[in-house]
Amino acid sequence: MPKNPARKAAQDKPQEGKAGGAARPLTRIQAQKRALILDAALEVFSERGFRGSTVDEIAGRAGLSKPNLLYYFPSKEAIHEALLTGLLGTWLDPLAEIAPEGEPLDEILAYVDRKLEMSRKYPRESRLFANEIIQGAPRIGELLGTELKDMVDEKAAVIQGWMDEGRLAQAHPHHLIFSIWSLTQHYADFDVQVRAVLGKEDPFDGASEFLSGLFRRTLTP
Amino acid sequence: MPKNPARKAAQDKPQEGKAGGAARPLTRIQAQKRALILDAALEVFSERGFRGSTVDEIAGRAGLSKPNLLYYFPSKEAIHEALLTGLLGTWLDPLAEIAPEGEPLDEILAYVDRKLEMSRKYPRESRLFANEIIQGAPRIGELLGTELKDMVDEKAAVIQGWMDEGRLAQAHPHHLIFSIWSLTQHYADFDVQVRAVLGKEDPFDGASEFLSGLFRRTLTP
DNA sequence: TCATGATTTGACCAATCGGTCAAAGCAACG
DNA sequence: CGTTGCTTTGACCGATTGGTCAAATCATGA
Repeated sequence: MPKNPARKAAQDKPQEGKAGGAARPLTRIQAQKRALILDAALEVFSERGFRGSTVDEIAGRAGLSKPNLLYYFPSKEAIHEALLTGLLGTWLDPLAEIAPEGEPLDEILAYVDRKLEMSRKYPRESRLFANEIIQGAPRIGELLGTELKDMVDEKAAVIQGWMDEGRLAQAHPHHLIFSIWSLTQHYADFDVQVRAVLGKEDPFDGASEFLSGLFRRTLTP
Repeated sequence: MPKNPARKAAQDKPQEGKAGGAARPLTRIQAQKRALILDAALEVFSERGFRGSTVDEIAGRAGLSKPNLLYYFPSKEAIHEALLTGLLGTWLDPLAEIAPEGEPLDEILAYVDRKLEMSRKYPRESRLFANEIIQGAPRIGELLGTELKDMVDEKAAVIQGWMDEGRLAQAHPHHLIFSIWSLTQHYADFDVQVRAVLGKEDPFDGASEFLSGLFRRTLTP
């Protein structure tokens, strides 16, 4: 006799999923809490991976109860997805800033700087991304072959142009971009290893100088 | 009435944990099965992370039942530990091979080659290691400050010596070693990303040429 | 053939996890 | 001050997971 089938239209979650038109503008509290949750989730996901993280821990670190967290996001999966999709853009922005009309070497070195700075300031984001990619990119795999590839191809063409004009030394442009990613993100992703080896020395001090030297030598015609 | 407290000395697992003297030499079947399990576990751990992997899946991929797997290893944790500790040595071997009496540039370039070859041939091992480090090295953290740091410091001193003699261009030796790790392992750890961007082109073909060019330019005095 | 020890397994358990639900709290506005 | 809709929570559920156990199976040598 219990289990009233009538739903009374109550218990709606804020911001429904897909269709439904005009999704209400999201109150200040909702925006605040969602941001709070995303920050806590970034913390947890980046240091435990998706499957290693629990909703309880994310909720705890955000100062919320589990059901309360699930009032703002429909599932653990949804939080993860929100983080990742928001991230790819941020991740590509520094690359997009490379200006075809700039001085080639300066443009590249500035890009290296921006990426290194992101590793310093946003290591959690870097590790979240690394976790996803290492495990085969099950959730953003498609974007890699489209959004990411398009942007990389575009900038690789610019770089190739510079090389053809003799303004940069010849090198495989795609691998050059990989090398920038790899060298800069290494300081965020492998932070513990780097610090264990360096001891007290701050990794980023040496890194900045080392990387500009490396790329200057590699790319000066 | 059930629950016989007498253990009858049966149900012993092969190869007890710590003390106990003379741990029997491990039959051929045991060695075989343990190797089989470790291979399956490497497969699973490297693509799912520790907490994302299940004993059932490892057992399944090894063609065993779960209890049977747990007959050969006392726990999921133990399998993971066996893999990781066995790995650190393998990982450092190519670095140890750098010969102080060799020709500096050749020695470095050969090291880069060996590391790149390891990324090509043992991507699972690379990813297992990357997963552990990214998540803060909770299980091999101590080794990083001792075994790893010692070996790196030793080789960094050799490299610094070469630079002081003018046989290599000046560069921070520790960061140089990091750069080799980062650039080579990138092709294993971020394989999906690299392939998504490159399309059909084989990553390792271009990588080998690119990296030797990069380090030659960086290190030629 | 039989005994002995190594190997394998189905059934099971306790803990954890993602997610649900009804009811309770709370703020804002008329 | 009361109503309305947003927010929060304790209790709970089903599924999964790591691990155990007693019994069954298998291999081997005397």
